[in-house]
Amino acid sequence: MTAEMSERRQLILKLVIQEHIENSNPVASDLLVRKYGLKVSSATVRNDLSALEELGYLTHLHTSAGRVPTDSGYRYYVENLMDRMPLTITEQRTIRHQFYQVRSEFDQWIHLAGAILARTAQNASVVTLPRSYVARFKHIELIAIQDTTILIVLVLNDGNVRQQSISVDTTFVQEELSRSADRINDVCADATAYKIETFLHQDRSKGHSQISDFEHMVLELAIRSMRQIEEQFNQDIYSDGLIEILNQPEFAQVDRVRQVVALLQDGKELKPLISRVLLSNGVQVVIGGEHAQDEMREYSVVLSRYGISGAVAGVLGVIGPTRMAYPRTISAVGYISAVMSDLMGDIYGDQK
Amino acid sequence: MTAEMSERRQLILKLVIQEHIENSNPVASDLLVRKYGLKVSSATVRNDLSALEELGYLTHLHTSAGRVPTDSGYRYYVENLMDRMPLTITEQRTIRHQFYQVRSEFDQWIHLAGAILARTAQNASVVTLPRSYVARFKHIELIAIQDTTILIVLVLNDGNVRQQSISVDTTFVQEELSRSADRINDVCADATAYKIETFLHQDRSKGHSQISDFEHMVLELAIRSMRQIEEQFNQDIYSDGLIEILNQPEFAQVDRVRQVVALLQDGKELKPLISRVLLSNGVQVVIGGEHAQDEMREYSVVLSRYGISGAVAGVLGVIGPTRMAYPRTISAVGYISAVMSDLMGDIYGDQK
DNA sequence: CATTAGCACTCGCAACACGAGAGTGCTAAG
DNA sequence: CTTAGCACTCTCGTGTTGCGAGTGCTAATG
Repeated sequence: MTAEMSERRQLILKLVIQEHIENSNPVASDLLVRKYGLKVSSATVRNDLSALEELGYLTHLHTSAGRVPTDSGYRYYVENLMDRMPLTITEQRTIRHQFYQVRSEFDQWIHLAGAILARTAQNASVVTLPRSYVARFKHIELIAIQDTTILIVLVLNDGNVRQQSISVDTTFVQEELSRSADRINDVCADATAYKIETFLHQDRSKGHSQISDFEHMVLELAIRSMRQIEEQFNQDIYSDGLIEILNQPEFAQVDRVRQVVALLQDGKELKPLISRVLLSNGVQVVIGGEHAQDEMREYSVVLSRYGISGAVAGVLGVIGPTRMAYPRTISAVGYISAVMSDLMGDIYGDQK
Repeated sequence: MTAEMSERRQLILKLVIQEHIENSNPVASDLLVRKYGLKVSSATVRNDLSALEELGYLTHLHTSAGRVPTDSGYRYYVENLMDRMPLTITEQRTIRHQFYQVRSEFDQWIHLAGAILARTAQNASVVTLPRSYVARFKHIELIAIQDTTILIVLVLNDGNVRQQSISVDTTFVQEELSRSADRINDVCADATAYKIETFLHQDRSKGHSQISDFEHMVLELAIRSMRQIEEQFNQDIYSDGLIEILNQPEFAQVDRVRQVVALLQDGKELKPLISRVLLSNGVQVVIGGEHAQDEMREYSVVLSRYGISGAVAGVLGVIGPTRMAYPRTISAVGYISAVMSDLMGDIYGDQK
């Protein structure tokens, strides 16, 4: 049992992992010697390999197959061995430029982030919309679409816009509606759902109402919307890069494909992760078996929070097979979350 | 060459196709006799089968394999043999109910339609947003988010809402912005992009401007948005049901899966179809080799327009392998497009 | 002349065997 | 500790074979 980590063993572990990440097949002792010009023989490497296996960092599928990293091997690599690998200046510039071009349409941001992440990391990406921790009323707009149909556009402080239509009995002209909207906007500026509710309650109990029955109803709907948004808090996951992840050799069997499609589609397994990352700083990496859910045991995720700390925030990141180019993926996730945070700072103001 | 269509041959063709749709394997002569209790022997059936093959409705992969329908076989089936198969009353009720529950949030409609279609037809679904043929200005809203950041919410007559933020040099207070919005709304009510442009042009050439420079700028942006929307006219395809389609045995090989993922993701091949369906009535069926694009030769689509004729319209439908349950799929597409049209009628008004 | 029984023929497919190649693990020597 | 040498193991591609499914043809039948 000579199971300590010498310099050379660290190097060998690193090489095995990098080689395996690149080519996805098990790596053999003599390939390491040949390809990386090690100054020792393949037999020595074999000894080290079996020591690394004893330490739990590598496995074998069977005798006479090369070594493959285990989850803890990857973990050790990510913590101790991996070289940082920042995106090239050109890549960084390209990414910033792409965001710059859509800087004003922020519903495009998450699509762009998803597309760039997927392309850069060659895996699937996940992005959630930026949300406030508590929804605050910003503005409401009432628009007459038809005689008895009204479109309500509700804008929240995190830039979230909800539209919904209602049918009413009496006909309203646009002018009336605009006056109603003005009154509501006055009363509710920056209020939380709870505050609006309290106001409605008090208003009703008083003899003379500050607002009309109609306005009352609109506010009820607004409260419901706000509550809904708070419930779904960062639970709507946008994902991209299915094609990229399918090109990974791990998905050569169809059942594996079905698995990952299901995973990305309902995102049930991702939600707890996302909630955790929302409360953390920096890029988070969860590798294969470290996941709490069985369905995720074959996948790694690299996630990061983005946004303005304490105010609005979302999560973005990459999901792929445990065999993933961690250095590059971590850099990509880190960089893009920084760019997104900057952009949001520009719009919402940096302080707060 | 005894290649006419007797009664019995029609029946046999119908049975072959239905059997093949159900079980996806080639169907043999004696299976037809046994399973469907034909009053003739399997040898007779074989004769008919080879006649049907001569007519181009069936093929063989090789001698000693059962028969498989060709594209024209499916076409003949759809035109002449197929039994209509309406959704059950229960299904219809369930679908209506689900739409009823989200009737006021119409950005949910297409998601719901996509999900229901995919589940009902066990294939992938495609849905486009309802759009006007020509975008008309309905309402604009200007909201101060930060000192120098303004959120513009543009509502068009088809219910399309676009939001975008801009940075300005001078600070505006909300009151000013609201007055600006009022002025713009007055001037531009129901105008097309072209009309607004003309107005801006005239206004600029006159000595005394009706609107401020700032309002001018906002309108320029609005025009750009409207033009963008017109360009993308029904070109944004929402799709669902990837899991459903992957369960079809046709997608047992991964390259086939990649193909269909690519197809659904960029939707390039679907756009010409959608444009055509927008101008048509009723449910349209395009089968395999009938497609103009090579990439679609292995797939069939069942599409229908929905919306209010002459005003706002979109397209929805199903895409799957040529071996598809046409009767049920056609009914589902027809029914759901009818439900969606009804809903839109309720909101936008039936006439016009 | 349509229908049918009978049978030869074709083709795919699963099972099996075989050999080559890759890579390890062990041993004994440097 | 390192290394050369070699036996051993396991996978994978290839070739073979046999079986079952289903057709296509022929000749007989009402």
